[in-house]
Amino acid sequence: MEQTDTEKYEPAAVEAKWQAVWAAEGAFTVANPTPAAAAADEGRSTYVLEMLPYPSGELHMGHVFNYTLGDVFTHVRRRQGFDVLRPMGYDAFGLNAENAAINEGGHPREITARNIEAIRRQMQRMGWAIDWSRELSTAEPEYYRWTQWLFLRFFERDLAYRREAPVKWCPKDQTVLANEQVIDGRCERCGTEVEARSLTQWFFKITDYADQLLDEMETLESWPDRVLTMQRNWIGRSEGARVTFTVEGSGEQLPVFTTRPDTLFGATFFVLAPEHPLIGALTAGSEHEAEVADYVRHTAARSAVERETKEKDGVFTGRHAVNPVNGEAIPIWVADYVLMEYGTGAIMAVPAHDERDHAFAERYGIEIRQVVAPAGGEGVDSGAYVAHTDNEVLVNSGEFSGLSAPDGKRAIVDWLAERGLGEATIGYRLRDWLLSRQRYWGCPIPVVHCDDCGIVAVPEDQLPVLLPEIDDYLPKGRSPLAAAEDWVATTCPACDGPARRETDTMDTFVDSSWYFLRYADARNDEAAWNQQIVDYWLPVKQYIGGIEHAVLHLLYARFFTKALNDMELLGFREPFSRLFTQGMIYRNGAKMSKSKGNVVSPDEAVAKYGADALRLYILYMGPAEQDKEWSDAGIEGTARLLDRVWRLALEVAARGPVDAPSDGELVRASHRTIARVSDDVLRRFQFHTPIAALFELVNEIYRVKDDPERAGEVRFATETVLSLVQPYAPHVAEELWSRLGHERLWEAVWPEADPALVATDTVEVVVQVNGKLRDRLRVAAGTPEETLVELALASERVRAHLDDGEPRRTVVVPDRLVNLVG
RNA sequence: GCCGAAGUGGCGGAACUGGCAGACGCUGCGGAUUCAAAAUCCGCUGUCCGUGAGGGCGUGUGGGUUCGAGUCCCACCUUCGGCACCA
Repeated sequence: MEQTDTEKYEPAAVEAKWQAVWAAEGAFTVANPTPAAAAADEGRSTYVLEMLPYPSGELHMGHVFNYTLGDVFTHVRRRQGFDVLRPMGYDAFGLNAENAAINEGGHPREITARNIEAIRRQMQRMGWAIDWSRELSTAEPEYYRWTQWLFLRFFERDLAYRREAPVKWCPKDQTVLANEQVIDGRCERCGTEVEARSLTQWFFKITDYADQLLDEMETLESWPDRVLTMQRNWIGRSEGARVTFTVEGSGEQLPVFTTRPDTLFGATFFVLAPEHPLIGALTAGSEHEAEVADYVRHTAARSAVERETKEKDGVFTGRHAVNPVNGEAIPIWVADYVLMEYGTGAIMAVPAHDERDHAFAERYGIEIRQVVAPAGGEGVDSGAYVAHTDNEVLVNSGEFSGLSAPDGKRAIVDWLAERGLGEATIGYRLRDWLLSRQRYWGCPIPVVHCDDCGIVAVPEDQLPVLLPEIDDYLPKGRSPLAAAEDWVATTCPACDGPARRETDTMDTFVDSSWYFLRYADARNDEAAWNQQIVDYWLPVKQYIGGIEHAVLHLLYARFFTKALNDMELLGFREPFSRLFTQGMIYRNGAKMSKSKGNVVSPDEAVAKYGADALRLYILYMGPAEQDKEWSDAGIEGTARLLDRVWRLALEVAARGPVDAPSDGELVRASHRTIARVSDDVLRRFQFHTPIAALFELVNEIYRVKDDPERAGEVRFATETVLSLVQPYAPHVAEELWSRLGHERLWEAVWPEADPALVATDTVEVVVQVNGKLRDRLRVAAGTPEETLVELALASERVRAHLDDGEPRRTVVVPDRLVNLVG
């Protein structure tokens, strides 16, 4: 290269210049279709979405990764001619802002607004191709008005309801949590061990959709298996039977759920959960009453973790339950290894075939009776625990003895069903979604409580129910809204009598369960959305976000979409056709966090290397779905690449225009790179290998760029580099594109590889002897097999390894390899 | 315990359909340029033996299938993630 002073690459200036151009033009804004276009829907629309950020503090590298990934995909799709909807917003309600307000003073609204402003500035500084005209914040009345409207749609169909139930309570955050927000017995947000409480709370009836949430997974185009597995585990469907036992003496019915009705003859005791409502009545006035009550009290005081880890214990109630299949009366115990929330809160205990029941029976000396045995195997070993195997028959089971376990299951259930004593049924692990929270910074639940009319929905024309101004956000175990007496006291919309507003707010996951719908019609102030428009854009064609939402947001959003489809508000049943879950960014082996002091701020990296180099590096680090380790040295590699491209393009520009030749080594290398980049991004959804391909092409250009005979090829290859790097590094690509005399690369058609030029005319064929590499041949592509074998046999090196004479066998893969087997 | 994913140089990783293991980047080493340095450019960089040409070994471990295995099969080890008194 000439040693003249070439203009230095200054990322900050280049990036500011093009960001201003794109902002002024609204370059990435897409219009909604006219009704006619929406009806025709010609498939030119596509929706690329990343999970919206929670505006606590600033963006971190995880965000940079997530949104850059979506950005590359967006650019490529746009340049392929698609109308790409790529919006952005903020999940603005929630405890972070509220806790910050408590700790630092100020209003959560102001803190949130400040954070949103900082994040928006960072996003614009990264140069992401976002349609800013659809920006939304879930904490704005223009948005939460419709969250409330949707809540009322669920309420009027009994999909939102209030009841008293055992719930998980976080003593630190002073609020209840959904089951999905409890991880290993701890609060998902703050890590505090949760407590059990019995409270009246609002729930969404997500359990009504358990089967659909499972079955309709089939209709998804592409979701990671692990996410589907996690959802399947979470829903926890298991087939079994409901069997009715009766209390001896009183005849009261005690239904149980079991997945092993074939073991019914082996039930030797019966267990109630300590929370079971019948316990009081069963023991009242008996000598066991005090002991049982004492046990129940102790259980209530135990933490969930303690309850799970201690040895199994329980107390006898003094009463017996009658087994419907054999009329046998078995003792009823109370034990905390039985959970009130699952099944019926009562179990038939079969110690020979259930490990937990076995442990319990051993401890209390209860009979252990084997009722299934391996077919044709050993006899009956009284007292042992017999694990389930594939090929079993019933024993000691009256008329059912001798049947295989599956047949026995069916026969016993049929026998029970005929007599009204039981039926086949299905159990789920999934519980209803607890949506109410005893905190300030959330969406108010739009109902009032009236002494005469009960719970009454706030009429639509009175929405939104605005969050009142209060002075004290401190959580007190009840909603801080309750202190706003002027706001709480209202009139009943039904009878005009005095009424009180609901003071709980909604879980922020309610806000994020429909934001992707609102983006499609974000400025509609007459409805949550126009269905025709939403149906035009959705379902989301490519959704990108973290795996941590596998059973939270991703399950809730699916539930909302199905329920809204049943309400005929949407024309589809799954919100996200394709899902990609990206890995997390680590540094020094740990997740970046302020407390560990290992945070690299995107702002620092941008200031030092520019947004383009950061965008390239964050995607070059490794496979997008894997966790990755940040390296300061690594980003210098991509910064260097851009610097090389910069100097190359300026040099090419200085030489003036030259026509591209129709063929040549660099032309072919360019076409191969086009093919690789397109295939990786579009078919494989792989973003790091295209960058390696670009490195290779740039290296190749550098090797020959000073050859005057190759000027045309060099120019073509350089322009190809700019075109292909544009989705990754849009600013510098755009600048150099204009220096080369072109315009508007962000709108240029995505290049297509010419298959004729992708193929090479000469190939290297590997020669192996007994599978070991011994020589390489450079031959014309398509050289016939016999010729290849002849050439291979002519090789000195090959002959040296073919001990003597001819190979016994030859294997030829045309254009690739010859293997001579001696 | 159950379910799932992953183990490749000093490091991040590539190898898509069973066919050249280690592309590309980082690090390190050497050279050019420079008064000198930075930057830049060129080269080398799995490991062992060998002055060299060359050869042996090598994708968590052990076996298997195959002309040929990082890739397929069986068993095991390790790490990570999810679920877990769910009857």
